[in-house]
Amino acid sequence: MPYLKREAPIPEPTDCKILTAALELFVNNGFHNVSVHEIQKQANVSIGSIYKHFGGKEGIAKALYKHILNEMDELVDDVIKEHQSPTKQCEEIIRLLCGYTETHYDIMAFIFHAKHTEFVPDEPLICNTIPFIKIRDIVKAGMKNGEFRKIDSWVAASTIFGGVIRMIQLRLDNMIEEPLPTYFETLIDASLNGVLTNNKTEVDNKITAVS
Amino acid sequence: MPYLKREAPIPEPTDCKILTAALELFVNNGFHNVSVHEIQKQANVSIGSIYKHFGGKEGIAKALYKHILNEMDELVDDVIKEHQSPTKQCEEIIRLLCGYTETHYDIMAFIFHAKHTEFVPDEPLICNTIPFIKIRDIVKAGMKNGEFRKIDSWVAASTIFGGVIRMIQLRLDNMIEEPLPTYFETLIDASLNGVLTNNKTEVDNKITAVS
DNA sequence: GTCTATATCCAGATAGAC
DNA sequence: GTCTATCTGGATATAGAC
Repeated sequence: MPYLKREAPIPEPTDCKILTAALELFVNNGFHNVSVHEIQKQANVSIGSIYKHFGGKEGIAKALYKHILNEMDELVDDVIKEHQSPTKQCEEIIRLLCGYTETHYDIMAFIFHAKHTEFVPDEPLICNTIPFIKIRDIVKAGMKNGEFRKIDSWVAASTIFGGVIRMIQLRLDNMIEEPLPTYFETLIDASLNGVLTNNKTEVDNKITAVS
Repeated sequence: MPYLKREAPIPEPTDCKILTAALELFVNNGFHNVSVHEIQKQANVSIGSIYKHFGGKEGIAKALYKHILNEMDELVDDVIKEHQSPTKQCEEIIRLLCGYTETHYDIMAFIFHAKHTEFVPDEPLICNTIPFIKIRDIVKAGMKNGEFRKIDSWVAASTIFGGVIRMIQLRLDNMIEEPLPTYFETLIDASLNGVLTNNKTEVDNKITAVS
């Protein structure tokens, strides 16, 4: 028996094992379709440990929520530091989100593919968390300094980021086959400049030859 | 006792009472946080009836899902019939969605604010349902006839409709205080033309006088 | 077709040894 | 701090009278 113990590789701390297992189960099956017993089994810890560490399933979800949003916040901060113009900052955030969707499926699914109010009711809505507030502030800054048209800031933020978010969700749903970074350039372009050809009159005068 | 029965107004068919009650409870509390007993109580019918009619909670959700998507499909069809150009059709759909968010909160919340795979796993993803496929077809038609720039159709559809969808979700979350139709014009404009001022060089040359 | 009463099951949570 | 065994509540689902 002692041999087995010695054979064990770097013994991942219990906390981490639980969170990792839970995240995977949550995004694959949905919070409510996962039982504490399943988490316990997948994490190779006992039920007791789970309740000691997190107080229950909701506690795990809450911890995950905070942890992941913290990470997001750091990413946003980095972008803000490394780029000055709001336009560039938005671009970088969109690029990051595209990349993360490929490399951190679980995290993105947890953030963009779940209805958090149903299982962490007392946590702030995701759009009211620090990283997302910072993103809205970037948009406002962009309007203030003239890079963006001065329109309602909700509309502006929704337009700029609504496209990526939609793409992320479609990708997570396996509707889109190519990795998101493939679409990055056109996505950025479309999100920032719109889908219509730039000169409207040009379009209107065009012969609409297609049936 | 018989008096009570006579006093009852138009006796809504049981099916309908159940669906209405369930929809409201689902969108307010989330599917998994609602028990059949609650539905039964709110609908003023017996548990037996619910199981006879729908076979259980999932059955209700499935029926709702199909019913609502049918309605959506009819709406989209109307739009397609009444307007020829894809641009106009997109505009109309966005207008409709904005309006519905105010007048049919429950329906919009059920469609845009729930993770259906978690409770109606064998139904098609919402983006694979008929109305949404038709919407993507509109976008493709727009690219074909030159109204829209010829880019990947996922990107195009996401850009055009990602903005409204985001706005709808924010409105449902009570983040946006004004009714959505208020923002309609700017939203359309931004979704179709982008958030950057039309002429880029114009912006670049502008004095960025704001701090 | 509608109801009430009941059965069954399982998830969440705890107790207490180690 | 970690584990196993156990309790309890509540949800789904059914049976059978009316």
